[in-house]
Amino acid sequence: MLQLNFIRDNREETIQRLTKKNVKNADVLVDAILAKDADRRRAQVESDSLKADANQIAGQIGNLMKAGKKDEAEDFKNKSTALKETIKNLEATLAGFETELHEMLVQLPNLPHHEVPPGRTPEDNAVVFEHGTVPALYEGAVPHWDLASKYDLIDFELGVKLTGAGFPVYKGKGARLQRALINFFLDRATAAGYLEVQPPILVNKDSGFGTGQLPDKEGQMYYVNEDELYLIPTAEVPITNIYRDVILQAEELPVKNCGYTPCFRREAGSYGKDVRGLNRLHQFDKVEIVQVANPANSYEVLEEMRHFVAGLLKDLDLPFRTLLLCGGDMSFASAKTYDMEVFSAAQQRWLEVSSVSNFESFQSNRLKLRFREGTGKTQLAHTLNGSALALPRIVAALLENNQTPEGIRLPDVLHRYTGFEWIN
RNA sequence: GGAGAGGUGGCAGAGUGGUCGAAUGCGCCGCACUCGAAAUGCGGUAUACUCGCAAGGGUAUCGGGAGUUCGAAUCUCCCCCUCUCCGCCA
Repeated sequence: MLQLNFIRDNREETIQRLTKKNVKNADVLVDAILAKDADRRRAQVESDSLKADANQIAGQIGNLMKAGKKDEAEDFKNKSTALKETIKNLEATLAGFETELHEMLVQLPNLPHHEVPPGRTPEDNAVVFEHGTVPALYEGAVPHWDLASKYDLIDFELGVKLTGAGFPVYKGKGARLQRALINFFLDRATAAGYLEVQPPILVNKDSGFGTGQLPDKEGQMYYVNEDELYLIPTAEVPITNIYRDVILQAEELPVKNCGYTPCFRREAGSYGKDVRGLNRLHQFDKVEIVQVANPANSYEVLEEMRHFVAGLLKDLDLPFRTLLLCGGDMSFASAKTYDMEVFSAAQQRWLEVSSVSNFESFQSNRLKLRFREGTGKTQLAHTLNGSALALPRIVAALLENNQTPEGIRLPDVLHRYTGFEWIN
């Protein structure tokens, strides 16, 4: 959620930057918010001053009662009763303004950082880094879904029987590889100074709102009606919400947390070749890194996180590229996002495996996540997160890129985690 | 799931209808005393919105929400959470 003060003081800039993020009629939206804000403040000033009167009268009644002057108190009571009616109406109006203002404000996406390139589609994203070479596969090379069944690593049909499409069953070396990757990612994150946490994978509405999934992504999350809980689409939600309604000391920043969780996404509306095999699942595993940073250096933190993720991909010997997302392709809450894509040799396409973002104060404004320097005034912290990494497409690329006629050879860093070098 | 007790400021803890945003203690910050420290004394020490150039005002908040009342931390209702006992259970 954008800060109202900022919009108030920077109307032109807000409109211009929203437009860069592909918001249509940004000027109309912003002006409607400013008008509603003015309404709200007018109503509040009026309401506050009437309440002050009412409080004063109530105090006088108290004094008169104590002094035994019951008759005089009666007069004041009548006065107060009349005032109360006015206040009640005014408060209803004020509450209406506040609700409307909040609803409008919550619809606005975050403003893009000035380095974010303009554009509306993935074609407009800027490639800022490339690493590795695409392996030349042998004649009989096949996509990962064929390898998965050839070596009995993943059973997609069995998942359909148990749950439905998009819920695969990992078996044998396939299951072991999952566990190996999770441990490898967590060990690396811990070594980089992230505190490992194991959060709940169901969250309440407040948490969903805090990180921006609600109301924006309402229909994309699984919902447990009986208990009014959401299955998390990413560990970002519970981990970041640890710091909801928290005031940190500046010395505590940056806070670095990491965690493994399964992630659940309804992916309503997805179709076609994108969803084949491991490319898009309803349930998948991911290790997430989260930082709460001082606004003064949050962009250095973003670079640090991006390089950390790149290091993982290098260690896995996967060819990848880093994209700086354009305004139109960025997520709702982000100010600047790097996507990491690995090249899947058998599918001949890039697969997104990580997204690293700085949300600036967009989430912390909703979360009421603040920090204080010394005894000074509180200010909103910046939040950042990144996948480090999401498993399915990593597995897809590992299987496809490393396939040989003799089997699949796993990268060296994984051997101590898997206990085997070859899948054959 | 059932029964009971409870949820007050950074912490502990008082407050059961009226100048209570809230005693007191601890902690923390500042000042004084001191060569320095301790001890002591004095002052300060929540968050948000809002008015104001500022100084300084106003409003709201005692787990959350709704209500009764001229007036609610205090009374009523609903919800959440914690503890104790019973039941059930991976």
